[in-house]
Amino acid sequence: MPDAADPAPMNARRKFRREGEERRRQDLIDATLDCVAEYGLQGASLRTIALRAGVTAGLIRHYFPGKEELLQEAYTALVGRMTEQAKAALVMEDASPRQRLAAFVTANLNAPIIDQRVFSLWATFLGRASADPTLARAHREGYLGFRNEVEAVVAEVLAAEQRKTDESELRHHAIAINAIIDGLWIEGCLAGEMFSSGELAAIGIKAVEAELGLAQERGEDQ
Amino acid sequence: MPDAADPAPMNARRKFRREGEERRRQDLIDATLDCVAEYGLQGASLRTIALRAGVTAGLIRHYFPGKEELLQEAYTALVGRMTEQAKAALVMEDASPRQRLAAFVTANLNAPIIDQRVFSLWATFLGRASADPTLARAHREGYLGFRNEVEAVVAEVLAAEQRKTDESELRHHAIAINAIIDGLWIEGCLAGEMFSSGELAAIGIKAVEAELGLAQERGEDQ
DNA sequence: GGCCTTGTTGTGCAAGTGTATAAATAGCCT
DNA sequence: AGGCTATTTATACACTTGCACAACAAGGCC
Repeated sequence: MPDAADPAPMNARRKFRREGEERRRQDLIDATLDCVAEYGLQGASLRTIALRAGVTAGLIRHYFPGKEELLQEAYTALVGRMTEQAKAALVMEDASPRQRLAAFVTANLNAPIIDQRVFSLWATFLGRASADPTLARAHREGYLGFRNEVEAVVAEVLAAEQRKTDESELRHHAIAINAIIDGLWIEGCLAGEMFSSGELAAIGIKAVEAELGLAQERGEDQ
Repeated sequence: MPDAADPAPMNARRKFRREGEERRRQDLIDATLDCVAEYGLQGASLRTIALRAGVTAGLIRHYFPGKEELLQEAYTALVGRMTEQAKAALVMEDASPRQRLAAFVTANLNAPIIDQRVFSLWATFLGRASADPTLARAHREGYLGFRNEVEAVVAEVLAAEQRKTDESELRHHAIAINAIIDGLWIEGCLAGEMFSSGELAAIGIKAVEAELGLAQERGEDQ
């Protein structure tokens, strides 16, 4: 066997394709989130991330000043996607405010928002928020955005019921409802198999309606 | 200046005291929690932990098989302290069930249970729970213990109000109330300065009583 | 086709990691 | 007081980490 004209030289430099900046940054951010979800912040090394993204480690420094900035951008992207998904459940034309609120709760307590991987990411990053102002700010913005959406729907619901409520009361309702959704979301993510399908959403809707003092709706087959 | 008879030889071996096993393990676990809270899992190296505990790194291996076991024991200890503190708020003699429930909510939504450091630890470890069965088990045990306590008080409250409730309904109440407390706890830990003193507890009590369908109690000065 | 820009690779480095193990000494027992 | 033992220190080691930088080649432009 003559080894002349070897088509795969041993010390061949790796082939690569040039990608657009936006695409590469997204890929790197996605790879970062994957690694953090699977191995935690400690296991998410630049080399692991690069491997996941299909590039070599050095390239990361071409798009991000350092690892910290990459992580911060990844978290910002995560928070953005989470709140975006949650809010998407609110855009329902021709539905009563109460129906929209119920749909909102249901959407937030089922897949894909109830998700172990996302919870893992959420918790991992939030654990560093008290030490990293950038993470803290990213979280707070997402949180307040979410709560404001809740407050808006609650206002609509109460208006439709012709109940007047002052600003402070409205804020309290929003805080409580936000807490109910968050708390149930955590339980669902951590121990989803403990609850039957739709159970969390049912608990959530009942709790939210009780908080707002809405009379129980009768089931259609009761 | 003659340097003869130096009382502090340059290459002196560090002085140390022998401590009881229990004491050393506790110190190491506490140091571990401190480091994780401050620097995260990545920043909590054996050397950092040892420094915090006032010993050298090698000693850790004398008490723990490896770093992983140390972290697991630290998390178990944390969960134990958290649930212990929370349950402590329930031991009130001569108080009505409803008062005990309110006191329970209040205790869980104020210092020392509302605490940034504890939250940071909770989130950091929980972020790894989906990948580490030992952490997951430690969490689940603490969570179920907590929820069972809630369920017991709820049963007492409803019994005192002479309301009969089946098992499933009781469980749902416990899940919802647990979610309310968890959700508000998180908000308080992450953004304590957004709420005035006692505000979270007030929101929590109202939400919990609404969930149970208890008539609003009139304020004493109203 | 050939050049030039720049996205991409590969290598190197100093610092830090967890673990293993030998050497030392603190403090109890007699 | 003096030895014994187990706690503690100190050092070594192989490995990983984030970062810096030089070499390279992909693909647009003329």
